[in-house]
Amino acid sequence: MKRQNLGELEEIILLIVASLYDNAYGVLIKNEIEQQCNRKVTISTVHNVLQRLQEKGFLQSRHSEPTKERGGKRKLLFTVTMEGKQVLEQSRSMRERLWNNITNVAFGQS
Amino acid sequence: MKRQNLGELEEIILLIVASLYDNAYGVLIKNEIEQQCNRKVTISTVHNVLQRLQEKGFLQSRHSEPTKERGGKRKLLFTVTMEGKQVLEQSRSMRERLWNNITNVAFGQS
DNA sequence: ATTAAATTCGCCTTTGTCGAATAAATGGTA
DNA sequence: TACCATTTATTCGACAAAGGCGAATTTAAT
Repeated sequence: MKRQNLGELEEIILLIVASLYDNAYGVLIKNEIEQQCNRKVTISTVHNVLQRLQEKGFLQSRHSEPTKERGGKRKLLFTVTMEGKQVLEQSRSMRERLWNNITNVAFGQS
Repeated sequence: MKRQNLGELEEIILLIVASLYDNAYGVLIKNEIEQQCNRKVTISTVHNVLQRLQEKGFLQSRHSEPTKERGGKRKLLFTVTMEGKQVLEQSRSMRERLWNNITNVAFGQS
């Protein structure tokens, strides 16, 4: 199997990177997921997905200049590519189409 | 890990079951996926996901009466449960929220 | 050298995927 | 009426991709 589908978490992270404009890096993304989606993830999970998204061509990355805070490694900053933007929009319009096919009575009980 | 998240394909199938009202069964669902989502899946993939969704409590199923067509096994008909409906709506509103955080400039090039 | 901030590594579970096997209903036929 | 071939559908077994975590590593500031 080739890497092909946009996974559930992949989509969320892609959307969050897009929303963070120029500051999308691991820790910040993790925090956003937890706040926006009410869902716990570890930092290594986030990085794992970021890397996969980059391999799929939906993200690019660059290193930041060292900040003047305490210390530590330079940040890896991510940006959504055009392909990434496209796949997000496709995914969005597909779901919209599916929702439009649903009438209220289509849900059962229990 | 417990089964908890709604996977990408799981969500699609849940939406399609909801849209098929009283006729949601394997083969029909497979056809809908291919037409609505422009995506190939085999019938066993569909059944696998249907079963998982049932284990998660998002679908219920019942057997149909034998039809008067040629022959063959009775259909397993699926319906979305209240829990299924809820998880779909949650997922939808979460994505809407994430999209609202994005401004057009948030996308890079390439 | 120590500490802080961040990313990478190795490993495991869940979700996605398929081909092949199995099951059940119908129609024909001996 | 008992069986068999055919049709329609679901189940099984195996593996790849995506989701997930804890621990190790890297790099920069003090």
